Amino acid sequence: MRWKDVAGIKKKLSKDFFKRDTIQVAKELLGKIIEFNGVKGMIVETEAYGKDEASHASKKTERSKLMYNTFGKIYVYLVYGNYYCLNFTTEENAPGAVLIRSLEPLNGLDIMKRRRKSDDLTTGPGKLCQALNINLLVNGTDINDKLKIYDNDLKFDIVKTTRVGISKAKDLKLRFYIKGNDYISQL
DNA sequence: TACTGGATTCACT
DNA sequence: GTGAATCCAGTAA
Repeated sequence: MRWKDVAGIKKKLSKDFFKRDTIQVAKELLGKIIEFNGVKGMIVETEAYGKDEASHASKKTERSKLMYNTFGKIYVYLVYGNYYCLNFTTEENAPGAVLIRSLEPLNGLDIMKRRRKSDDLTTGPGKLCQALNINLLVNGTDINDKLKIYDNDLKFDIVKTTRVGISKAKDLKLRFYIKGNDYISQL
């Protein structure tokens, strides 16, 4: 399969996909395709957040309650006053979410370049939200409502898993990566 | 009501 | 490698 074919996949990911264990969801989201207003990218880096000190879910607040009450919903928040981060809530009976850290751009590259004012489009959580024009307007909405996620039958090997310490918090987060360009050239 | 600091990015050295 | 930008959620009072 060529990467152009991947961009054309129309099989939507079911909400139940997010009902499961956060780490499992974070792993399996790799290779899935996000579309927002016609702009598309393949997920190549994710980060799993459960109920721990490094996560918003460490305390149930107005902002983080989405992580407690829901799965398969979009959780967007502002960091450092400048950038949004895109997450999907997970697990039916426990708080959790998966942060999307990096995408491989597939469609709408010109639009992304214009929004980013750069050729570095989606290689960070803040960057990809800027490229896709994701903001608080989609916070709390169901997946496949405004923002769509497409499934595929492709199997990806996780090329790297890192445990990441978050500043003051002692807890470590799990990040998962697949190779973007290398994989796309092999499809 | 006021203060603190952050799941980031970018410019500059 | 370092520091600034920027603003809102969370917390303390």
